[in-house]
Amino acid sequence: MTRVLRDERLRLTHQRLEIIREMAGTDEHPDVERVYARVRTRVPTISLDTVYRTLATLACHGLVGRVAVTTGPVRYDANVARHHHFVCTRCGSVRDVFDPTLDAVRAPGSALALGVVESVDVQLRGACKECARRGARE
Amino acid sequence: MTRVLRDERLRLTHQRLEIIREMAGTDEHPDVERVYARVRTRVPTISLDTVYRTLATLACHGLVGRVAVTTGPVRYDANVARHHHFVCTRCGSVRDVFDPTLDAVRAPGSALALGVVESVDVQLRGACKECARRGARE
DNA sequence: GTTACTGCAAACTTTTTGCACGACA
DNA sequence: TGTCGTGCAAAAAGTTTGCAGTAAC
Repeated sequence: MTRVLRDERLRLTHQRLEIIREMAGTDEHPDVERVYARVRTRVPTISLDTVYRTLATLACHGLVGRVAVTTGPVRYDANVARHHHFVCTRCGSVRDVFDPTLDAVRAPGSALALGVVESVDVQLRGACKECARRGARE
Repeated sequence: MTRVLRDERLRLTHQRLEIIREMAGTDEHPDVERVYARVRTRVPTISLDTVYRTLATLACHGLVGRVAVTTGPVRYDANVARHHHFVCTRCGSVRDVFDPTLDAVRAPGSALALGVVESVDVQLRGACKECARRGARE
């Protein structure tokens, strides 16, 4: 992990390593504020803009992904391998979906008229387990 | 069109009708600021927050859609029928994609573990015609 | 005549930026 | 030691909200 950072000529600062550790240890898709809150328990002096800048830097070097699945704050994704997303339209939670069938979806020929397609992402929208249960109870 | 508004018990104000006309006349996916700029040429006294509120109201009643395909400002989509999107990762433009093959994509069984899937949206990401041409020239 | 909508202003949230100090290589 | 990264503060976007007046029904 630190090797990758070195290869990208990024300095291994205390703050940076803790942000990376935080991202690597979650399968949520946290926004900056959430990462900040979590990292702060271990590095109380860290500032919010360091988290903003660090995540932007990591995304720029392809070490984390930015996901645009909901309105509101930008969310980051520790997983940069090919995958899809399940988005809860009630609470806004986002979960990774790994599925070869979805990976097999190809851009249709008609898309050629629009431009060059480089990736295909499938978004499943609906109600997550908790929200579905809560909805049924009412 | 006005019938739909009446059915939803929304008042047919001058500003509202012009915002709707603007949305109906474009296949872009404009953000609030852009709609404001365009409508203002016809209704110079309209305010930005009226556009914010009106688009939120229309989205709430299902007359327009909100698309979460890029980071940054929220974009609205005049088309509420089933369709997919092509997103240019260079300039951020968004275009509609209509394709029965993509419509046929179903949520995989593994998604059942996450919750109830209500819709499946496919996002094609890449470079639009103009950006691809510009990129090739360099 | 009611009620909902608009415009204005101010507040709030999210994100970016300038600068000086401190830490990594 | 030189440069990059951090923290602080202020500013810039983007969005929401309270209120009084206006327009639609």
